[in-house]
Amino acid sequence: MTRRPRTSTSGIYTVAAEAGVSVMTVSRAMRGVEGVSAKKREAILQIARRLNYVPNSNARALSQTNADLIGISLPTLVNDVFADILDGMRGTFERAGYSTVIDTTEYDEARELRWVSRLLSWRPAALVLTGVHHHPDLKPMLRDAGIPTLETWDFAPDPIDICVGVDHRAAGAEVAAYVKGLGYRRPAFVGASPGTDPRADARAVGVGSVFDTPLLRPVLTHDNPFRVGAAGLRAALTEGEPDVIFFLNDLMAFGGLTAAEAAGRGVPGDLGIVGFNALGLNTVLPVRLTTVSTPRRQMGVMGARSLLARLNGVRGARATPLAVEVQPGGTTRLQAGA
Amino acid sequence: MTRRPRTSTSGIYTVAAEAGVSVMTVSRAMRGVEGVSAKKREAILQIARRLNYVPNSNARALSQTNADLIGISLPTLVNDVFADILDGMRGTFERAGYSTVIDTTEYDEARELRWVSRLLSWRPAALVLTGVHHHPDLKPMLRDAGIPTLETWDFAPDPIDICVGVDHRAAGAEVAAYVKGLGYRRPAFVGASPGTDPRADARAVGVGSVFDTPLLRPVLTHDNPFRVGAAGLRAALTEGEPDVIFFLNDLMAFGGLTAAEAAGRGVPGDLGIVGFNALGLNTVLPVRLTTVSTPRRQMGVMGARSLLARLNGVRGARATPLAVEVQPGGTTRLQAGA
DNA sequence: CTGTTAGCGCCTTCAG
DNA sequence: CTGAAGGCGCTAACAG
Repeated sequence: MTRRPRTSTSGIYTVAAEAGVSVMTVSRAMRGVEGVSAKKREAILQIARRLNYVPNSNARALSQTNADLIGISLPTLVNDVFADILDGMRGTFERAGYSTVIDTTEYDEARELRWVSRLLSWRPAALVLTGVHHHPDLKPMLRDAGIPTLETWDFAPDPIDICVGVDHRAAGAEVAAYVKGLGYRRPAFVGASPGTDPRADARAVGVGSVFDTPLLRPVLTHDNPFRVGAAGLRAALTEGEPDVIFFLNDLMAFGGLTAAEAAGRGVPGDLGIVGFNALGLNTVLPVRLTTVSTPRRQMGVMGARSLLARLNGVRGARATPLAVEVQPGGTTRLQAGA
Repeated sequence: MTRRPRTSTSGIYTVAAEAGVSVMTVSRAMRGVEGVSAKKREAILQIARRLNYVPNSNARALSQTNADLIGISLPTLVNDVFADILDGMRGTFERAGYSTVIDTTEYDEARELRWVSRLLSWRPAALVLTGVHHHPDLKPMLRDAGIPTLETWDFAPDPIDICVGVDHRAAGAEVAAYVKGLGYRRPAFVGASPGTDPRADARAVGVGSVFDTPLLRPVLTHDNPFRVGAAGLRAALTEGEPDVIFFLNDLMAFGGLTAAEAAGRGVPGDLGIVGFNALGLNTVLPVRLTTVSTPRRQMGVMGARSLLARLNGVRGARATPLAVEVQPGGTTRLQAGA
């Protein structure tokens, strides 16, 4: 009774029959495992090709009880930062024989949780998450599943499992100190409404910690980074009297720059403008933005390597902080009072 | 003999035992399928939660002989265009109960082929490809696998299966005609070296078809779009005497614009600059780029719907062309001779 | 509404 | 170096 018996469609069995060997020999040949004579292996491979044999990864994963698969969760793809990190990561994973599956959270913890939950049903070998702030149910879920997990971009000394990232609070403080040294005194921060992006919040805290005047941080609504920057600058100038504005990234800073010029504010004299991430845009601007370069690709590669090591049972540092570098530009004064 | 017998880890069996029902009842309850009393279903769901039961999708896919999975192949993620298309698409697929898996080809046909081949081993329900130019082995492979396939972004009247996209040759001709009407006569095209991006090539052909002077098209190397634009403009001015330059997208056009200003060329008087895609950048520029808006999100949604319909056995139009719209800006003259 | 049975395609284990 | 057998976890097909 029941379903159609093992017919021609049956993958490995067809190949085995055609080659006059057992399925195991085919299995070994296909995987390139030892235990098959070179001659037989060649013959089998050729038959498989002729028959358009496509192995069934579901069956494989089922019999192995886990798949050669790594899930990667990113906040969004509309952002060069994550594309860079991803780029460094995927190559490394794939060269190690893993497939990767990507999802975006859109900065929503609940969404991330749901995705992880669904992904776990595929029995992945490991997981990569962005940031160190997650839904409270996530950690227990991962613990239970016993899956190696890498957290990137953000840094925390006590990650779920391992972590390779940048300390955004410290990075914010670092640029802020540089800018304060230039004589600026009244800071504002533009980018991502408070509470939506943990990295933005951390950086804002870092910036604020350096100045005596409280940090001005307008609430924003737009989604396009250029417009967020422009609208954010206008809002900041309306709500207060900042003499320097820190933007979440260079695209927003550029949007802010155009708005400052339109508003007749002198940059960097009246108003300093500071970006973040040292994006490609900055390389063509007639006046370079003062910004902070972040080791995104390196982060991807290092993170991937740490995770692979962990997968192979090697135990390294749990948390690796990466350094950033302030890139002075023409949108802040060259020296104090100048 | 052989492996550990069905132990506690055994998923559905544990839940069934705990609930005092058969595995089928658990299976039905978990899937929300009819045939379980509300009371039992509730009890089962609760036990499953308590036991941290995570279904095994591999087993499910194996028993169903195909997975609720749709593969999406994009050239790159470092480009808002594909992020937009993706955005429209993923939501639609997920709401229909499908998971999506993304890969990038980096404009390499062989790489796309390899990915498709690997993906097929997971027995996906459908596939989405970017463009209509693929490795010659791809079509037979898909044919053999019998998998519904959507081609997007680009348009062709005879797709592999179904197609929703923009005719880039026609789009190029459309802007070119507009610009020619403004009095420009000697065109250049900047973006993607010939032979790397089929859409770029098609658009260049479209542009060239409108003018009497042959199209100048420098070969480029940079990867950052802003720098490609700047370097491309300089190369074009070195290699010839264009009076209007069509860029592959707005980011490149902006890079070109800054280079034109640096080179002392008057825009739009001496030189017209034309972008493509109407990206967010354009909304903050003091002088808006002349560009072409493309229905990217709509394309994603429509494409996804067509594919879902096909998956449900509905047979619609095989190929759907989408219109683009020229957006006049300040980087081309307002009217002929002005 | 509920349970029994067999098999999805592959791989581990054990025997030659 | 090769083969036979059973199980990975789940669900379709059939009974009750």
